[in-house]
Order: sequence, then C-alpha cells, then structure tokens
Amino acid sequence: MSIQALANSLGLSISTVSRALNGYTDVSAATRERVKTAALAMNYQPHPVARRLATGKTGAVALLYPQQQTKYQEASFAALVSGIEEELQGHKLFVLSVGIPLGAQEMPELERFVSARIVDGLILVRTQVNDLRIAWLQARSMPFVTLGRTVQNAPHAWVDTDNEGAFEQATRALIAQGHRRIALINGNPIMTFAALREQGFNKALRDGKLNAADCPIAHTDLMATSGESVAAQLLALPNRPSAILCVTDAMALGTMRAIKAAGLRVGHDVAVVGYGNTEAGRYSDPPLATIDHNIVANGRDLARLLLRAIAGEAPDELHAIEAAHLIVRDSFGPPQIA
Amino acid sequence: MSIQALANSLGLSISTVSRALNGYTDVSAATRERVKTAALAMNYQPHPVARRLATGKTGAVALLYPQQQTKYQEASFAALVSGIEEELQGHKLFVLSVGIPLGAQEMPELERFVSARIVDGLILVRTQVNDLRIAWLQARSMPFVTLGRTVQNAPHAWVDTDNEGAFEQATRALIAQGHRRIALINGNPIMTFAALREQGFNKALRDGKLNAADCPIAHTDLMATSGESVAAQLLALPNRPSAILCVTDAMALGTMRAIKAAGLRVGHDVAVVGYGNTEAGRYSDPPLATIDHNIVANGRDLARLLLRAIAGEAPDELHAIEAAHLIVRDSFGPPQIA
DNA sequence: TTCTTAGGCAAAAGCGTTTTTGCTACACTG
DNA sequence: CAGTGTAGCAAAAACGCTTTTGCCTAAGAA
Repeated sequence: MSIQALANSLGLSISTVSRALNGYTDVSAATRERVKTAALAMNYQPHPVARRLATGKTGAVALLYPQQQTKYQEASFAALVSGIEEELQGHKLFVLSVGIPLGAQEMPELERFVSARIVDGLILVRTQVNDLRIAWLQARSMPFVTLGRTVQNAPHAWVDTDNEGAFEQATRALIAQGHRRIALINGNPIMTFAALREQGFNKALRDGKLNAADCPIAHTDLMATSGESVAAQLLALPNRPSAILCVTDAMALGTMRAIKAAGLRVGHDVAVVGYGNTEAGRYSDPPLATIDHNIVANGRDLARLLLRAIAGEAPDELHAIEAAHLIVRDSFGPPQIA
Repeated sequence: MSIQALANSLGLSISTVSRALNGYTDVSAATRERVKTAALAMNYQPHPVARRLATGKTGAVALLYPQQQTKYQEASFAALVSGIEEELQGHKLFVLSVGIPLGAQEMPELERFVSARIVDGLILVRTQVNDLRIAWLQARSMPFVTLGRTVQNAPHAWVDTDNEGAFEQATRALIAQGHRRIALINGNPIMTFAALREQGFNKALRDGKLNAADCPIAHTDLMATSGESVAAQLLALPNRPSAILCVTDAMALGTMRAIKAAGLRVGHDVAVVGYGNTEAGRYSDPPLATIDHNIVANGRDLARLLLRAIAGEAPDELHAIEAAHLIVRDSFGPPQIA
C-alpha cells in the first residue's frame, strides 16, 4: 500500500495526497476528508524509511550505555530509562538503549552508530572531565545531552546532580559531629562526578579547617571489593580515619566489611557514608547512611533537554541540576572520644 | 558526499560505482580499485537510510523489554543483553533495547514499533502460554525469537531454560532428603516459565508418591514482599510445609523473612529453595539454595537463532534449551523428625 | 570471415516519500 | 472588460541508494 496506489484510487496526484494527510493548507477541506477516509479504509501508512529519507528525521533517540560495564549501574540505569521514557511519553519518539564498548572500540563504535542515522539525538552517560565523544558529536552536529557535565569541552547540553554540594554537605555533617579524620574513597577523577565530589569534600575540609594530612583521598574503581581493600589499608594507618566517605553504596558496603574484619564497629568506631541510596544499603547491618539522588528526575531532564537540542536550541541554556541530600542512618555515628 | 558526486569525479556512472563497492563481478578489477581508493579518499559512505529504502534491510535488531517492570529483572536483563551482544559481535548489527508497556498499550506500541521499520528482527521476553504478540508478528512476517516457549501458538523460534527439569530435580532432591510436605510459591501460570516449573514440581510429587493435599501451590507476583506474605500464610497452616520452593530468589528471601518472623529456623525447621542464583541469595543469612541458570547462554542462543530467522529459516528447527541445576546451600536442610 | 559469447559499463527503473514549482480556472478589483 | 490575485491541484525535483536491463566492443569459436 503506497501513496501511489492511494492517489490512483482517488484520482488525485500523490503530492495532493501527501499534502492532504500532512495538514498543508492548499488542499480543499472536501478533498482532505476524502483522502483521509480513503487512507483509513485502505489502511495506508506512509513507509517510514522513505519518509526518513525525504525528511531526514528518524523519530527515535538513543541512550548509549557502556557495554559490559553495567554491573554496578543496573538499578540506576533502569531508573534513568524510566525517567526518559516517562518524559517522552506522547512525543511519539522511540527510546533505544544501545551499548557502546569502552576502551579502544568506543569511538569507532560511536561513529558507526551515529553514521547509521538510526536516531535524531543521543543521551550520553559516564561523562568525563574531558570527553572525547563531545567534540566529535559537535563536529558532526548530532544533537546530544550528557548526564554529567564536562570541564574542558565546548559548551553543550548537560544534566547533572549536585555532586559537589552533596559531598560538601555530607562532609560538613561529619565535621559537625566531631569527626576530624575523614577519608574519601573516590572513583577515577577523570569522571566528572568523581572530580566534583572530591571538590565538595575538599571545600568542606577547608571550611572546617581540618588537617588535610589526616584526611586521605583514595581513588579506585566503584566495586564493593575495591572499597573493601582500600578501606582495609586506610584502617591500618597509624592515624586511622574515624569516618569514611564512599562514592558509591557498593564501596561503602565493602568498607563496612573491612571495618568488621578489623574488629571495629561500624557507626561506632568508624562512620561510613555511601552514595546512591540503594536497596542493599537500606537493608545492610547496620543500615548505611547514604546520599540520595533523583535519577528519575535526571532522566526526565535529559529527555526534556534533548528535545530542545534536537529542535536546534543553542546549548547555553540547556542545563539542569538536581539536588541530592544526605540520609542519616546507623552507620553515621559520632567519633569515639579518644 | 553522495554516490552521484563520487561517480562524477571518476567519470563513471553511479551504477558502476555502486556495483564496484558492493562486490559485484561485472566490473573490472582496475575500475574497482580506482573506485575504492577514490571512495576512501573522499570519505564516501553510502547514506544508510537510502540504502535501507532500496534494500529493505536495516542492520539492527531489537530486544523488547517490559517497560516499568524491570524491577526484579535488572540483573538478569543485563546478562541477557550481554549474551546477545557477544554473539552479534562482528555481525555489524546493532542491538537496540526498547521498552514496550504492559497492559492495554502493549499491542498498539508493539505495532507502532514494528511499523516504524527500525529493525530487521525482534527478541521477545516474558513469553506467555498463549502469547498475543506471536500471531501478530507472524502475520506481519517480522522475524523474531522468544525467550521462553509457548503452548498454544503456531510454531516459532524460541529459546528456553529447562524450567520443568530444574524444578523436577529440585523437588526430587527435597523428597530424597525426606521432605513430605513441600509447597511451591509460583508466579502467574499464564507465563510459560511458571507453568513449566509447576509441571516439573507436580511430576516429582507424583513420582515420589507424595500426598498432593500436603503440597500446596500458591500463585502470586514475583516480588520479595509477595513471597513473604504468601509464605506467612503457608506457615500458618495446620500441616505447615517443611520445605518451600520459590520461583524467584526474591520471593525466597521474602519467604526466609517470614520463616524467621514465625520464630522458625531456615534450613532447619523449613527448607527454602529459590531460583536465579542472585547475589542477594549468595550473601543472605543463611545462604539461599537456588537453581542456577545460564542467562548469558540464553542471550547467545537468542542472537544465533534470530540471525537464522532473519535469514528466512523455517521455525521448526529454531529452538535451544539451556540446562539449569540446583545449588545446595544452607537454606536446604532435611526435615525435622516430628 | 562471420557468428556467438561474454566482459564491462551506462541507462533506467525502482524503493516511497516530502517539498518546491508551475499551471489553470475562477473570483474579484479598477 | 482587462488585469490581478488566489484557491486547488498536478508535475517534477529531491532525498540517495540498489538492481535490472540494455548496449557496445572485443575475444573466441565455427
């Protein structure tokens, strides 16, 4: 069923049929009705690929996720997707999640996907301080929004959580409780979120006039096992920290294991704070203090801004920040009086 | 950079250029070389949408997942995707995950997606005993493979885990340990996996000549909280079961909570077996006996069969079954001597 | 030497739309 | 009554490719 056949059966030209169906004004109301009812009767639907070729629009957007790396992200990834889908409801846009490998194959695969012209716009996660993908996409003028801002890239649309503010707040709260030796177990600071959390941490330390030498910062990957081993090292220090701030809940749970293994009590001898407000932390023993963020809202923001980016708006205004705040639970205790 | 421009710059016709690049034989080796180097030099890439229009092939497949329902599936979903991606590595096919809502909007959205002609084939999950999607896709002759077989549909390509065998094995093992009152907490049996697990359970009961009245079967959703409340009811029975078989690990963890809440000991007063070999079950107290299955292998099977379905093979041979087996842990104990 | 064959390329058809341009008839103005 | 404008449609260009068909030439066979 092509527009050709429909036009023939109506005794009209295909251009008139097309214009009638697409709401152009230079077709009489009577003809428009005739075309519409005929289209309905013959179950005519324009071939989407032909339409894409003519218009250049695909009617879909993609969320690119790091392939094989979803291990510690699963829950938050699902939340992000549902926020995006919720916002795009009614816009008749498909949301396609597609995996791009990390490492050497990342840029070639990104290039291959963009060149395939399957989507009108992209959502990027795992944004880095200096992100190679961004300049490339800008050069290709492919609309996109990142989850997490950048530092060294040209202006672009982004959505973020207030990582800096959240960690400043959490660190301040620990200081207010009397902690003077606070450690941070961070991720790789080439990731923007890690860099910003570290900034917030440092800001609170300076404002609280803590001794930086007593407040070590470790960098590792975001898994529980890494948190465990790094925490074990921190606890073996001569001046061991009385509080450990972790950049994910998983690392915080690992840290709790290390504390118990060292014969110490979590929330008593050593306070622990995580990030993400995951289920595992809610039901851990003791319950894990953590920083709560609104990933669903991030997803909604991403979708909203992506629509505007696709519409051609300049990136200057295309930013959104969601708040995050500390949730105090039993792992968050005052320091022991030495 | 179109094929037209490239042809002009070479003094050739566009058909010759196309045939040279696509490996047809009726173009001389010299010309082919000339075309190829020129294409590389001018960075010519055929417009994928135009090619799709001409060939009808899109170069992508989709994995359809139930929107908003991923809660209890996240981990297994990630495993499935990675199996699919692994197998499709090197086939230059994109794997697009797209959410389709459940309920009244499911069929319209499925229809909308298929009509959009974004992909060459589909992978379906959450297969039901009588699955509406299947007849519809067959009528549209859209290639697809389901995770989980059907009962009442026409023959089609599917991949499955040996659910029946696994539950038969687990039930037999409980019987061998001396259990005579075994309960099953199952999902909705319109889902094929639930129906098959129940079959395996019943088969083992019959073979073991257990009294069916002592072996109740409950149906509920797959969440932990549902498992907890259903288990509480089972434990309140006059002849309470000495073993409870759950159809997911989450439900089994809920069941363990109910057992503890009733003042009983898991693996001592009541044995518990889950399904899925999840992390939560590995680290629960006591560790949860469970049935392990290979979802990554399911993913690989799905991808492999989908390629064959797209190639036009008849569905008769397009089936794959992966084994599953019981993992005994401390929640699996013999019945108390009454 | 003539006929056949096949190699190598060009022309054109086909994929199915959207959008621009052009034409015709009719109404309306001066 | 001639001239201007506009409503309503058709024709054609454009989007870029693949694939079928057709033509010409030169080599090989009879």
